[in-house]
Amino acid sequence: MFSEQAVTSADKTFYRLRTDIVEGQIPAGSKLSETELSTKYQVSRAVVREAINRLESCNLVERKANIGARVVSLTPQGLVQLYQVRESLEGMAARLAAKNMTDDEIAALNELLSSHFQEVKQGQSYYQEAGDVDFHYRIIIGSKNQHLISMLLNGIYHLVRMYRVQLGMAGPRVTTAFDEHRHIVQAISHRDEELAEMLMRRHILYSKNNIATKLGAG
Amino acid sequence: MFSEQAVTSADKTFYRLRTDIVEGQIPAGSKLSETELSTKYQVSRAVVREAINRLESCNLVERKANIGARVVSLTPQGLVQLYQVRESLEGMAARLAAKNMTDDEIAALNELLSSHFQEVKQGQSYYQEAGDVDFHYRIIIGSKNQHLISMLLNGIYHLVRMYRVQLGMAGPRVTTAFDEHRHIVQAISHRDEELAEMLMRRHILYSKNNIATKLGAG
DNA sequence: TACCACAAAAGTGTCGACAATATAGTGGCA
DNA sequence: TGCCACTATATTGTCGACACTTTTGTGGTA
Repeated sequence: MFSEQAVTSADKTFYRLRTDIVEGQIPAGSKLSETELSTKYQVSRAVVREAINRLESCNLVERKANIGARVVSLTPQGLVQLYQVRESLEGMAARLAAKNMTDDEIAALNELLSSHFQEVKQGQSYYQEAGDVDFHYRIIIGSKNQHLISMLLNGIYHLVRMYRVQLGMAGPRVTTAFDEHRHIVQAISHRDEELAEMLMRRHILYSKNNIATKLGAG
Repeated sequence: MFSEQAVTSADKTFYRLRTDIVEGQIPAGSKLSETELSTKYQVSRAVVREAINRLESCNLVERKANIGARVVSLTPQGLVQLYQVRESLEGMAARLAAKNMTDDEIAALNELLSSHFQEVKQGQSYYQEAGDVDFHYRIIIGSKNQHLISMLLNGIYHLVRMYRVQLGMAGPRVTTAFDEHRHIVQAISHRDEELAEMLMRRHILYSKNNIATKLGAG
């Protein structure tokens, strides 16, 4: 889906490590030993090093010279800060999507929404996870701003997913979020950039507040 | 100023390469040969590789597997997209700065503005370059959002500087920009988050339009 | 001449070993 | 006992060599 093709050994190691970190099989805050990982994954240390460096670019690990790399630790403040960035960037993405998406792309977006509607109606929980990601994903791509796309999909989304998975946020907010999605798509369909941005920002802000209260973070 | 301390050889190579790229001594769009650079800088290829990888994280070079790395090329659309991201992120930074800066930091910001005022009054051009950067820098730091800070200072600002240097944007807009800065600081002093964000976004938008018309980009 | 196959060259990807730095552990001294 | 210096160990940083892929260049064939 994200069109990430692993051609090189470092790629594969990067993806495996990333999955293990996001899903929590390598615990948050733990140390990443190059030698250890190289034996575990059966590749040379150079490959592991490169993979870790890329993980650092994704903000999934922190590295200090001559000391080593650690998986980031998940904190309520970190989550809040992450969502502030998301609000800012995805708001802009929605604005640009309203401007730059083709009519076909918008039609497809409406279809996606309809299919989600069916699922919500039938009480399926599929929507929450993959559906939500897919919705945001399409709008981000629709912005057609390469920097924005790269920052969100390579830089932020895996960290968001890590929070979601490890703090177990599969909560409610399904139907509410669906309505919000619907309004955003409407605004995009009307090519109302201002409104699209505002609604997207609210949508993310609500979801942040929903999570923050759950975690007891300001 | 940016508290970047080069402890390792890869660090130094990274900084040297980055400077050479930003200042145009390595032309935009040109290929980066690992072997060539390793002989030029007198370090091993592994070090150059790591440096190039970090440059990729900064969006200053693009790398393809088994083919190599090229310095990004500067295009009008690229500049527009970059400024859209800046608008979004720095707008949020201003909002958060209005919320999170200490009174002391705000006082210092006002002093910075005053000293700039003296310089503008005396017709010095110092303001435009370092002064402008310093102003934005302080607000970004003042946001106290680590993701935001990292994205802007590590990820985007060097690319902005690259555009500025290589397309020669030392134009006018000095006094106008100064007024905009003044209003932003006022909003921050009043802890008006909404206004601070709006003004910062307009400030960057104006500056984008100013540049875009100069380059003949939509 | 145009096109394809194949060989040669250059470049990147990967590896294991050595050097430099940080950490842990030991012993001595006040 | 508590603290400092020193040694030993483990980990990261750097290097040169080899493996694999891409590109270049050469020759043959239609």
